[in-house]
Amino acid sequence: MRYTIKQIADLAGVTTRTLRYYDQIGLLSPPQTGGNGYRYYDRGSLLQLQQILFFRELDVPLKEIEMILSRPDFDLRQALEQHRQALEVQVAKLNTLIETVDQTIAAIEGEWTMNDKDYFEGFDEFKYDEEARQRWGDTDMYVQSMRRWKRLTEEQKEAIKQKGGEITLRMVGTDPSLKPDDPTVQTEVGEYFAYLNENFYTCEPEFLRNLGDMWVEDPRFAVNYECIREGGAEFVRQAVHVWVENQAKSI
Amino acid sequence: MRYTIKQIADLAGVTTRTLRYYDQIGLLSPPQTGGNGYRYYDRGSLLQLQQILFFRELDVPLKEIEMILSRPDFDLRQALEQHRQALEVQVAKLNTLIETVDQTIAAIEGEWTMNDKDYFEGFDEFKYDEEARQRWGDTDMYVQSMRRWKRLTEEQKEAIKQKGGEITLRMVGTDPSLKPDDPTVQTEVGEYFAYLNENFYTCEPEFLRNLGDMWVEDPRFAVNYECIREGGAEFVRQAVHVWVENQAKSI
DNA sequence: TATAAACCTTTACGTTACGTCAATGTCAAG
DNA sequence: CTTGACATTGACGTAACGTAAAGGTTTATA
Repeated sequence: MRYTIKQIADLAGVTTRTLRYYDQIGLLSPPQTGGNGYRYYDRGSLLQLQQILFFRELDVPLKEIEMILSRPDFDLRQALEQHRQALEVQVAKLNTLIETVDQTIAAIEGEWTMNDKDYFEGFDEFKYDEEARQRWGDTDMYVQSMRRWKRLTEEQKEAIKQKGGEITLRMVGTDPSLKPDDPTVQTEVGEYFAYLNENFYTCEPEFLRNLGDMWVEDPRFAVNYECIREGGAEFVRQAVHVWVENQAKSI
Repeated sequence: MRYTIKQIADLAGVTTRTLRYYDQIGLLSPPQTGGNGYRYYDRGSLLQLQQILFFRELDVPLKEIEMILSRPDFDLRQALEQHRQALEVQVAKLNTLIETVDQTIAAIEGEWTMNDKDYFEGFDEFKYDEEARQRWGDTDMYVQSMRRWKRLTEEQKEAIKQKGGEITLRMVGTDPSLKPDDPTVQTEVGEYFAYLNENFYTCEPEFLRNLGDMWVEDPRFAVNYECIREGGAEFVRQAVHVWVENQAKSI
């Protein structure tokens, strides 16, 4: 039985372009071609193609598929396990990313309390119903942070916000001659880290660096520090970087 | 302070090519250029660039980053949560892939027992130590399957293999006039599914379809069925597909 | 001050796995 | 014989740069 390119394509669920491309790169050439230049495939081609598509489904690049299938001593199971590991690495990376995003979201909320005083005004009426959870997301850290915040009285909230502002003020400093690695500044960074952990969420020192970067990168945070002193955001970032470095060393 | 392209690149940890590219696509243009054509950046450029890199780190495509940063009403938190969801979808996809790979690996082992009688010969001396686990992978399904298999006596193993062979034989059939959707054949497919679940691993009917496809796609499995009858592999695949369809309908 | 090292510029091709025309040739059916 | 479905090759486009190539500019040093 002889199949045209379209028949094979339809049987396998790919386009004819794909088949021509596979022919072009030598991954799957038709066993015979007519004098008219037509590609004629057979059932063996279909099996080969399905084999190719099986690996393609697993995100194996075509070059590797060619390597795999051209080697007669090819070990399918080993290849699969290798690929499985690659997939796990990807998952790990993505999970790290998700965590970063979560922490960033939480950090945004935390920081905004210092700037946007009205931010939590409607919070007391806030119900943890389905719609709300959908709207606010249900990341553990964030929910935890919000629950804790909600239990506080207005005075407590005000006190915390003020405390954050004070530390920030001392951290950025009023003396322009201070360098980011000055012990005075470094102490305040540590204070601020403790403040975050006490009042909002527990996080690793490493995360403080991301936070510091974000304060500089996002103008809405940067303005907090720029108000205190010109170049304040960049100053905080450098101070935070130094602090995180020292934390890492001291472990 | 005026920065050259290299200075900015080094400060941000990117190449100059990246900066020229960002200039080219209009994502980040230098605030001024000298008469010599040199690009001169400033500290604001650095902040913008870091903002861009922040999103790039999260795998947001540059076009979206441009959209995001150009809109003044841009909601960072909402964007992050949206992106978080996209990441979760990716993770889910990858996990499905991993599961498929695991099941495929397990299926290969299961099938090979019928063909390669010596495959499990060295298995009794097999120790579940660190090296072994690394070599064989530690997928739940596979380990579980192996543990169960290991507990069996030689006679039991032989009996199971033989039983698999018998069902397969009946499934492929000796009467060439039978169609894949013949009730006789369908009953045998059901038997084989039960056989798999009893003796190797529990799996969904849907997975049987993948399995059937693989038997055809991989010559080393296909040969099992081709030995019984020419076109046997394709026959089994069609029979399995019909069976899975019917299972899906009957739910 | 001459010269070399380092840095800058634009131009342009290569990467993956095809999608999408465009222009044209071939086959089967009515 | 026409029409429509299908075939061919060729070529450009995609995302985000890497990597030369060919040449101009700045800076440091001898």
